[in-house]
Amino acid sequence: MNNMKDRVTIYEVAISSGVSLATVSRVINNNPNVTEKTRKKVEDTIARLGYKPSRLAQALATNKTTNIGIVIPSANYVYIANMLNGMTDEAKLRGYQLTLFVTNKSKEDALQVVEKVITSHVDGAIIFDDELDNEDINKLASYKIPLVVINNQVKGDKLLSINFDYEKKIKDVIQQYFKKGNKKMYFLHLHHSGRLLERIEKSFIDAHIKAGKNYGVFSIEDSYRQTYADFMEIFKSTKSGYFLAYRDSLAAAVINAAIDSGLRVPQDIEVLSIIGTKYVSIIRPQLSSLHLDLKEVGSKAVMMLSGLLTEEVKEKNVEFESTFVKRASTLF
Amino acid sequence: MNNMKDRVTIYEVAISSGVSLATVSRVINNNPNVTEKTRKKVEDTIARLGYKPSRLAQALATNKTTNIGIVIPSANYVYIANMLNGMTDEAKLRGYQLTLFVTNKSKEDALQVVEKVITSHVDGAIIFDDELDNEDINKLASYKIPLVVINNQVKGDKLLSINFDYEKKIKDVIQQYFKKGNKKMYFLHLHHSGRLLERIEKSFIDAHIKAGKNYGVFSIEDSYRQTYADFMEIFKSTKSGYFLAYRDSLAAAVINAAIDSGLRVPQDIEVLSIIGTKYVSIIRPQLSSLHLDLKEVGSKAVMMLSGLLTEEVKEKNVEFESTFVKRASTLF
DNA sequence: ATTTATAATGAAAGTGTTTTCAACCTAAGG
DNA sequence: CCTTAGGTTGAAAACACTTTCATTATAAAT
Repeated sequence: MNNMKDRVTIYEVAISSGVSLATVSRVINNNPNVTEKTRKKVEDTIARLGYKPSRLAQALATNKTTNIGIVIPSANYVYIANMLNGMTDEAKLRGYQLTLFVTNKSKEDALQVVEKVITSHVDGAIIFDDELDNEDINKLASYKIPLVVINNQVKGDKLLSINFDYEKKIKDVIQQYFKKGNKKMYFLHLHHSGRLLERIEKSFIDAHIKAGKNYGVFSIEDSYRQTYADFMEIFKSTKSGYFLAYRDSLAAAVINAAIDSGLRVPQDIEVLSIIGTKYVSIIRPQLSSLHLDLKEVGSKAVMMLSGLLTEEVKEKNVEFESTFVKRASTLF
Repeated sequence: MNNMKDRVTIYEVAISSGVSLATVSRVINNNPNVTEKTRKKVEDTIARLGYKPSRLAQALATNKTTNIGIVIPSANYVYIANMLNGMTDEAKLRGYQLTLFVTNKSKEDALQVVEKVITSHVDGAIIFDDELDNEDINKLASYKIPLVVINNQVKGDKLLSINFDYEKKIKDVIQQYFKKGNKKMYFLHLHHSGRLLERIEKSFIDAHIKAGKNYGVFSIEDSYRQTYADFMEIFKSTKSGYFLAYRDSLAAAVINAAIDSGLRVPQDIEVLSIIGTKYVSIIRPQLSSLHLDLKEVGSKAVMMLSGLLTEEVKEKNVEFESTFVKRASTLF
């Protein structure tokens, strides 16, 4: 491989086409103040030398990197992958690159991430992570980093936010159920689940207290295998109930354990998945769930951030409505 | 919010602590040639001013960004999410950031991605994408971008590679099946699936030809819903068979369609998922699959690239062995 | 042909670091 | 007390661009 390219710089292009750096820069950036003739000349030598501007140097000079930071707890969740998918599409459309910052659900990592985001010179960041609290997010804001925050109840004047209506919707679903159903409801509490789930849980409990109903909470691990094992145990004594699970995989664990324990779904055991992904229809019986187009959320987040970066903010806070989709794992 | 921070530069730190830029730089970079006394002095004013070095400027000066590019077809697949997960962990450990480049399974986008990777000044890149061909990858290599290429049969002296043994393993599985089973085997061919799947398909066909056996190929869309619909149709006439599907979701579509058509799995219909993810055990009957620890692959890729960047290459090509895991969707 | 307005161009400074090389200082050795 | 070697420091160039402002070229108007 002898055609190794040493990076060609703007300087060489300038020399080789007999113009100044400034002119080459203008050509690269489509500045109209260049004659057709010299533009052609410069473009020719750019093509000939295979010159590509260094985004690094451009970034340093303009203080814009066209990079946006994405803060997430992990790349491993399906719903986050869905959101990332929307983000990458929209980012490509608008000429941004995404760089990933994961907190691994650890406060220590989260603090590190904050530092990294600050020193990374991203043009802005999208935060979908409960691990960052008010202080962390305001620290980012204080470094003038434009921010879109998803589902994290922070206050702050500068930042845009996207929220889901899960809390409200869960309340609705429960109240509807009270009218028709009569099973005792159980909430699946996850260790280290983050504040979103906690708010949903609170909403669940409130709805029951308000209606004077009895409820239960099971505290489980965020693991299909473990939850399946737990429920094989639970279903030895509990023979009926309506279970609210955060993720499809956990809901599936409950369903599979119920069936393997000889219980019927949904006649004996009803299960609702709160964050429904495409797996809701693969699991049998198919999972009733709250549906939210997370890909849409991802692209919306990038759109909003992009607006913030170009000073065309249209909406400061948007709420995404989830819809309850009844499938086969619940009666109503 | 009045505590807005204007970025403080190394220059201000130098002035404020009465030393030169060079000395401050030395302190930042833990260069030993600094007296304890002046180091302390500088560190104090760094803390006082809240100075954080600009990674951009550092990158320009050192020609190192600590960014590595990840080229993937999409962030939306579970097995890619798994791999990303391994990458983010390992990258964090080694102080790299990941920036995402997605090709969306489009040749046009792939060419754009190549350009972007070149101009992005990543320290290196990991490519897990069939859309990039020999030419694309060698173009990247010619720009002296250190590369780790996963499952893409490119040749090239400079690049490290990781490969899976799917082709061989599929052949094994088929040959084993010939000994005990007697169903006709079908391969699920995906439109626009990439070269990895094509190689697997070839391996499937070769095994049959070699054994003088009859086989079938169904061409399907990469969509659970569509595949389910297709197979509801297919199972009107086909009442038996062994089906090899690329992904869990497609295997699940076959299984669900079979069951909904009144066929028994695995007695009538057997299904093997080639890329098994965690969903293999959620689907009922549980999916037999080839297992590969994709998170491990992801971290290995980062390790290898990191080695390449620090001139400590240990292995140039590594092959990951998948293991056939028999679950309930096949008889053997 | 001369002036004037305007468009095109270039010189140079700025972006925030690292790094080389020369200068300086200090302590050890004679 | 002087020399020397070695460790500390700083000045300045380098990294690859953009941008401002002054200058020059061009076209239009007189």
